[in-house]
Order: sequence, then C-alpha cells, then structure tokens
Amino acid sequence: MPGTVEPRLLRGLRDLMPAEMHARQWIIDTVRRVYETYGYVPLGTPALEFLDILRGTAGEESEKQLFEVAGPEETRLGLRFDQTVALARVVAQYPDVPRPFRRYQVAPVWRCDNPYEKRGRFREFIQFDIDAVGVESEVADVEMITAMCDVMAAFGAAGPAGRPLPFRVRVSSRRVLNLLLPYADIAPERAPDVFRVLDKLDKLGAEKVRLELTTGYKDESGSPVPGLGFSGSQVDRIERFLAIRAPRRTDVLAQVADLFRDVPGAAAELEPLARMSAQLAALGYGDDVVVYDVSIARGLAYYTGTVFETELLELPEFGSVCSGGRYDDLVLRFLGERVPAVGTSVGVDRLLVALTELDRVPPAVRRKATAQVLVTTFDKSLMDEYVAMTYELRRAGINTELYLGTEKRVGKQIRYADQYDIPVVVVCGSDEKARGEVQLKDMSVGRRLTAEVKDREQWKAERPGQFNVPRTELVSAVQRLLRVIGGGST
RNA sequence: GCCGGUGUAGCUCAGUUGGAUAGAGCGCUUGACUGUGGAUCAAGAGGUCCCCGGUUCGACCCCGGGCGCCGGCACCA
Repeated sequence: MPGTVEPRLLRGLRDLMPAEMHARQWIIDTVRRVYETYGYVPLGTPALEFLDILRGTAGEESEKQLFEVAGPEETRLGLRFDQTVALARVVAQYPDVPRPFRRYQVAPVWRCDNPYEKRGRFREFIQFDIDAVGVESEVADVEMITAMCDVMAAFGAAGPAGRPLPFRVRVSSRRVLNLLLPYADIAPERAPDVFRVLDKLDKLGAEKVRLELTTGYKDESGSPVPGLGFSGSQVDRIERFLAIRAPRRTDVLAQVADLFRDVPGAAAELEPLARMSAQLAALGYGDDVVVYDVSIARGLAYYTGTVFETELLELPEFGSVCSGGRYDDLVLRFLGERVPAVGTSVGVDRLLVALTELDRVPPAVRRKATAQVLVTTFDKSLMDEYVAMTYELRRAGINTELYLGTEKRVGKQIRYADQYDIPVVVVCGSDEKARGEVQLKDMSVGRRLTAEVKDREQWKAERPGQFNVPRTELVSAVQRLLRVIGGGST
C-alpha cells in the first residue's frame, strides 16, 4: 500500500516479545537478589549524556561506537555506552553522597558496532553493574569477584536440577601489566597498543600475536594488520611474560615475581594480588573458579588496577558474560580529585543468549502471559457478572485477565487463552448462571490430549479438563486448581 | 572497514536457459461446528519478485551501481 511507512528496526536493535521479556526479567531478578545480598543500592541515570561527558574516557574504540544524538539548541548528546561514566559524573556532581558509594544499576546501553546476535552482541543491550566508589581496599576487588561467582552459581541453581553452571573468572591487573613496560623496555605511551594485542592471545594464538608485535600480517580476509614494530628482544620478553600460566593462583604470582625480580617495585605490586588470592581461598573461591591470567587486559582504557572477566566453560568461544575492573582515575576528570573505584558488569542480554544456547532457562520463565486465569465473556448480558468474578480473583491475588476482545464465540476466546498460554479459563453462560455455577477449564489437559484425539466429535464429547464449581467457591476452586497444575505464577 | 553468500507472500523457500494472469508448505481469515482449543475438509485474503539505471519487441531473470540481510575477519566496554 503506498503511503504507509515500512515497519523496521535499525540493525542490532530488537523488539523483545513477552516471552523474551520474561526471560530477561528473570535474569535481572536473579542478579539483583545476589547484588542486594552484598548491600548495593540502586541508582538511575539518564540514557542521554552530554557528548563531552561521554568522550575521552574509554579510548578511541569506544568513541567510534558512540551513538550521537542531536539535542535541542545545538546541544551535542550521546547515548551512554556504559554505566560507569555516568556513575563517575554522579559522584562528582553530588559531593555530599556518603562514600563509599556502593550502587547497582541495570539499564540499556548503546554501542554502534557490528552486531552478532548468536554471540549475544547487540547495539542496544542491558548491563547490570555494581560499583564501589571511594574504596581503596582490595577487599572491594575480592567482593566484585565473589559477586560474579555468586551470580553464576545462582544461575546454576536456577537451571536444571543437579547441573551446576561451570564458569571461570579470570583475573589480572593493569599494575602488573605495567611492570612489563620497564621489563621489555616499552615506552609508556605504547602501553594501550601492547595490552590490546596481549588480550588477543587466546583468540589469535602466539604466532599472530608475535607478528602483530613486530611486522604485522594480512588476515584471512586480506586486510592488513599493522605491526607494532617491536624488536626481537622486546618481543622475546613479552612472550616470556605471556608464557606465564598455571592452574594455581599462587604459582602464577610466583612466576610473575620471578620474571620481574629485577624490576623496581615489582614485589609491592604483587602483594595485593597475593592477599586477594588468600582471601578468596579462605572464602571458598578456589583455583577452579578464580584463576590469575596475565593475558587479560580488557580493552577499556580507563582501568587502572585489577581487571577480570567471566567465561562459561561450556561455551568457550562465546566470550565474557560478566567483566569489570578497578578504575581509580575516572572521577578525576570531573572532580580533579582522585577517587578510587572498582566495579563489574553482567551483560544481561548476552548472558540470556548464552543460557538459552545451553538450554538452562527454565521453560516456565519464558512464559507468554502473566495472567493465570482468563474470564471469558460468553454472554454479553452477563458482563457485570464477568467483571465481578474478575475482580474477585484479582483481589485474591490471582493474576486475571477479562476477555476484552470483540469475539463473541467462546471457542475463539478459549483459543485466545491457548495462544497466550493462560493456564485456566473461566466459562459462565446462562446455563451455569441459572444453576449458580461457573465452569473451570484446565487448559493443560486439552493440550496433552490433542495428540491422541483424532475425531472432532470425540474431542467435543470429552471436553477435556473441565468441571463446574459453585459460583460462591470460584476463588478457592481456582486457587486449588492453580496449586495442582503449578499455576504459571512466579 | 575487508572477504564470501544472499534478497520472490507474515515465515521458510521453489521457479522462469529472457515470454502472457508468479507458486508451494506453514501461518492468517472464514465456514463445515451460531456453547468450547486440537485434527480434518473447503473457501479466502495476502506480492512495487530489494531499489535505481541500462540492454531488449519484452526483465523477477542479463549488465552496472546502490541498499539490506546472513556468515567469516577486524574491532569489542
């Protein structure tokens, strides 16, 4: 039809239909329960920020991914790409907020990069952050790591019984990475380039990392990857660093200490990591769930200390579902005062994709309805009665929908309940009304029988899962039925 | 940004070596059944064949350009 607007979405943006939204809310609820056990408090900030607030915090790459928005009166705005920058702004803007300020925030963020939905990468997605601002102690870093572990454990417990969710948090430190610079005689301004390449070790392998550090190479698509032009002895030292790897955290630290034994101040930088490891161990977070891995650098430019990311062992190629680190200088931009902070972020939508892929989202979570009961409107002259029944059920705490469509035939209304997976249907026509009864229909019975019943007459004769109860017992009978069938409420 | 693939009904896709009114399955609507979901049967609605230009008597098909989508790479908070 000419003149109509084609309904469409920008690449990487999605509509989430009710079942998908229920699943997302399940993720959020589960994470929030864990975060609140740690005592974090909620914060909300706008999706839009001034461009100069967003810019210059997270490095060149992030700026390329910024969604710019035209504001009124020539103001230049952007959609937030994370929640941490806004948190730093809030801390600077409200100096009377008592510190430590430990907040959680769950909200969409926007990044204009290439979406890849199979790996849970979108241009608009929900992140669920916790951050502790004004905290120097590495106990806060430990808290971040254990919170990540506890979140993963919660999803293991919520999934299919007896199947814990295997995961691993990999931890490193920018301060330890920085020791590599004097050790390998690398100028400080080259550090971001070097760290970016180190981070690729897992994905590219040692050979390509070596090439990228020296002469560069052409990748599979023929695009040139520029080399960083380091000398052979520099690359040798970088590779010796990258070779550090051990299942036990204490062994990793020992190897780092040995490698950097001649670097001034190295021992002092390693002490906090040693204390963290001991604490983690004392709390029951062993070498199997938290590993030290010096190749973790993370791209985000604002990290200054500990960095960590979480991977699901059953989806090794998927990437991190939860990551973060310490950023002691982010507030400095706004306040001129150094405020130490550490935080971590669950990629809610990414985690949902992963758990779906692993078939670990309980089916009941992905429901299409919130209603437990549909009251049909069979006979319009009885409408007052239908409304009354609906509110009786609602006031008893039962999620109830009154059929408000135009369809008169009760069969179509039942079909509507079927399409939305509403588990119980109330039918009351003039016959029932005259007898002082209502009819309850357990939808699951018909669904179960549908495979067996071949003949329509038989189907009609059986009227599966239906029974009548006195009108006065409507609420108690529905409650009983919902208990028996498990109700669809959460 | 690079490489490859692809674009036909709401969805999944067939098709025409360039020829007249463009097809299937699923889904949707209606009815058989005006008081009951499924199945069955019947009927119906639904298309600028991605866009622009070119070649041709004639283009959904061939050619050129563009755009979208999918996959891979790069990048990734």
